[in-house]
Amino acid sequence: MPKQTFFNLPIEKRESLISAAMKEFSRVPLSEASIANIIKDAAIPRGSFYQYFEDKEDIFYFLLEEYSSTLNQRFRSILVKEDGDLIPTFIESYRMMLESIQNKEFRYFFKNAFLNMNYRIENTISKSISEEKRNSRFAEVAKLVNMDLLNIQHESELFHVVKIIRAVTFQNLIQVFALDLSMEESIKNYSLDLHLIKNGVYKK
Amino acid sequence: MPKQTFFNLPIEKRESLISAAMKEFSRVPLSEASIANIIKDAAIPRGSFYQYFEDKEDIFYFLLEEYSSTLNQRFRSILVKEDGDLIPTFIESYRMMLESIQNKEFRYFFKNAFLNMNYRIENTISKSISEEKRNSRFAEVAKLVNMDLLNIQHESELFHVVKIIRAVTFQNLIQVFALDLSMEESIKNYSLDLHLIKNGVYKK
DNA sequence: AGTTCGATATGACAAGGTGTCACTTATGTG
DNA sequence: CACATAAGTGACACCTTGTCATATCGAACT
Repeated sequence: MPKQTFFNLPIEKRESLISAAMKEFSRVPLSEASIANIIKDAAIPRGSFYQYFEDKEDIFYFLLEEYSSTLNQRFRSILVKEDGDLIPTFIESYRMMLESIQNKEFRYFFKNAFLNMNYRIENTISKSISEEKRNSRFAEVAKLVNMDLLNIQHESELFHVVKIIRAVTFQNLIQVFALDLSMEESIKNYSLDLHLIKNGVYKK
Repeated sequence: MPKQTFFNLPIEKRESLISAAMKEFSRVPLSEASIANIIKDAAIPRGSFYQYFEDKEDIFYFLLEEYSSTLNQRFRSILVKEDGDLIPTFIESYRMMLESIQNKEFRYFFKNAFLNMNYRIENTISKSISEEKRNSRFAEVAKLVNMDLLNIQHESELFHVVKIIRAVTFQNLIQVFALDLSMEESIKNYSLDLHLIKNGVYKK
C-alpha cells in the first residue's frame, strides 16, 4: 500500500502521479517499467516517489486493486440480479470486463498485466476468492450463491467450483490479449468453456 | 533459443553453465535473476555469455523447455497406457509432476517459475497444447484421446476440454508453491477439481 | 514576528545491472 | 605457413534502483 504521505497529497498531484504510472504500466509490463519515466512524466523528484511508495510494485498493485474492487462490486451485484446463478453471473461479468478493456486508457495496462499474470496479480484482481477458505470476502459472496443449482454436497466444495471457473476465466482473458481476439470470439469461447464446466466434459 | 555457439561448447562447459543458471533461477525469479551471478558461478566472462545466449530469458526458457519436453513425452505415454482416458491421465501426470518437484534441484526453480507464471511460461511448459488449433503437436495428442468418453460433438471441442483441464492443472500447481501444500493435499484438491469438471458443476 | 519541531521535499550518489564492441586468441583449411 | 572465420574477452557506456544528508514547509505557540 502507498504510504500515508501519498494520500495527504493535493488531489491534482496525486492524479497526475496515477496517470503517469498508468501510462508507464501501459507501455511495458511491470518488470520493465521504470520509475524514472513515471517521475519524469509526473514532474516530481525521485526522492518524492519513495516518499509515497515503497517501490514500483507498490503503485502497480495499488492501481490494480483500485480497479479490481470495482469489478468485484459489480460481480456481486450481478450475482444478486441473477438470483445466485453462478454461470450466467460469470458470463455477464466477463462481458463487462471485456467492455471495460475496450477503453484505450485501460487496454494496454491490462494487456501488460494479463500477459504477465502471476500469482499476486491474479489474487489482486480476484481478491474475493483468496486461497483462505475462511476468507470473509469469499464467505460473503458464498452467501449470495444459489447452491441448489450446484452438484456439490458441501459448502466447502463451492470453493472448488469458483476456483475452477476463475482459472478458466483468467485463461480466457489472457487469450484475448495474446491472440488479439474480438469480444464476440472471446465470449463465444468463454461460453463454450463454461457450458462444458456446467454439464461436465464426460458423457453421463 | 541459445545460439549455435552454445551447442558447440564442450559438454562440461555447457553443463557448468546450465547448472549455474539453474542455481540462479532457483534463487530468484526470472525478473530478479542476474547474469552477473550466472557467469561468476560458471566462471566465464561476460562477453561469452552473450556469445551463447541472447539474454537471460533465452537461457531460462531453454531450461524450461528442456524439462517440459520430458513431461510432454511422459504425458503421451500415460495417455496411451490409460487407453485415451483424459482425466486419469491428467491425474497421473499431475502426480508425476509433483514427484519431480520433490527433487531439491528442481523444486525452487519451479517454485520461481510457477509463482511468476505468465503466458509464455505456461505455453512453454504445456507446449503440446498451444493456442493454434491446427497445431500439429496438439493434433498428435488428440489422436490418442478416446473421444467417445467425452461429452463433445466435434473434435474442435476437445481443444476446449484440454484447455480447461490445463488451466485448472496450472492453478493447482501454483497453489502447491503458494500455500506449500503437501503432495497428498494437492492431489486431493486436484482430483476433486477434475471430478467436478468430469461430471459437471451443475446438477443434472 | 519569531521560534520551534515534525513532516515533507529534493537530487546527488553508490551500488549494481545490462548489452556492446574493439580487440585478442583459437581453429581449420588450402 | 598464411589466411579466413569463429569464438573469447573485459572495459565501457548507459540504465536502474533505493538512500540519505540537507533544505524547505507549515502549524502551533510564545
